[in-house]
Amino acid sequence: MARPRSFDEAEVIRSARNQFHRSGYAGTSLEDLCRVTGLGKGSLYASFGDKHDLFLRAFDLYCREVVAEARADLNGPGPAYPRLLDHIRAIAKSTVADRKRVGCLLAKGSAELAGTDPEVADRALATFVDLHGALADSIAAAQREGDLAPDMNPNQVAALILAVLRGIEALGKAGANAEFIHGVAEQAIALLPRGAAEA
Amino acid sequence: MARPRSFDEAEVIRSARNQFHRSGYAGTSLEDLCRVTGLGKGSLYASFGDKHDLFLRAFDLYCREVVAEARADLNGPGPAYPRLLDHIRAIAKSTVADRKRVGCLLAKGSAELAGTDPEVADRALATFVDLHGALADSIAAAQREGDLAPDMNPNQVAALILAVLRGIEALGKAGANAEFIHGVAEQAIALLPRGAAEA
DNA sequence: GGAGTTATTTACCATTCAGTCAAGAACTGA
DNA sequence: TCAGTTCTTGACTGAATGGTAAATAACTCC
Repeated sequence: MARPRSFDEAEVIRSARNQFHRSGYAGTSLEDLCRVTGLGKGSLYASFGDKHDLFLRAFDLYCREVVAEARADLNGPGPAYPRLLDHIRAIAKSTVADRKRVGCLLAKGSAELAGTDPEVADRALATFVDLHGALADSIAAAQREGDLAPDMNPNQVAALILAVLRGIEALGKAGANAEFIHGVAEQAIALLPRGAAEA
Repeated sequence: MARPRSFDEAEVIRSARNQFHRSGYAGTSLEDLCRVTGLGKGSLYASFGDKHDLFLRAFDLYCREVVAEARADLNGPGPAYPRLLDHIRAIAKSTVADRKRVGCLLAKGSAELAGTDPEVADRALATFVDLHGALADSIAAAQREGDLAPDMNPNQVAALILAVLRGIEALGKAGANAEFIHGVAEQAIALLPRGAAEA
């Protein structure tokens, strides 16, 4: 009955997310967003609201993807312990591979805005809670399977590993070299007390 | 021979640093800087160069202070091991105490700018190298004193602890609660293998 | 081929931005 | 007192900012 949209909404959000990811919130102008999305200001406003609304959509998309990736890494089929190790190493590897130092939008967005923007802060915190849950599930499974010491509190160990992973991200963004980053990952793995089934 | 300055240079840098700390680089305008420093634009430009130059000065000041604090915590007189523990707990405590979620300018600045601004990236990396050195010295001392297991590589353990500390900072900025943050610190401490002299 | 509805374009607005400049104020040494 | 020097002030610039609105284009149903 009416003129159809000429763009794919998900793709626009994705383009906007990439731009925010590169330049941050304050560092991204509406013109930047128009350029990367191919939309005019009018369409952008009619479809997504203002810059802040669009950022929240993009940030939310990123957070959901990060959690989904972590869950896929950690909570899939098979033994939990090697999955956990692979996940830790994968984070280190992708941090090292990020030569342009784009880093993680979750880290960048919450560094820039969490102090002043409650919506961003809430979303970031919820994402960390989800990531923590995925890690805790993985650790509890590894304990049941005898690969990790059963006397540890899985929630506390998950919190520690989450902190290590966020630290890897922060150090990588500052330019720490590959050896250093991989060393952090391996040292964290080495210090996790093994269980009865250890090789 | 000439009109004297009406301001204290160090204090201006400190005010500017606080403003950048609150609002980030792109989020801070020259008018903001004039307001918090009390200087007019002309004076600001004549004395410190442009906004970017002033940011670098402020960032540099912050980095030097952070390293000096860490060195004071870690490398002072007395046994190294309890100093190390106190330092880790102090970081957790100050993160929890930061209710306004200002966080760390080193983290905020490098998240915002390290990907696009080589000067900021270099300064951030150098700061992390210094922090790592302070931690490695502390760990090596604790090993010599018999409080930490002598078979660990102090550089790798220092890298891990640095990552944990940066992770604490990142999680704190997103609003993780006190229990969670302190739990990370205590779990990290608990997993550090003790040496022959352990109680 | 309208009528009705939604999307897009484009010109536009007030405001704010980083940065400049000229005029004058404050000080010292002579 | 005044010449010389440095510092401060505040008005100014052109560009860019986020956001709006009116005109127009594209589509479907009747």
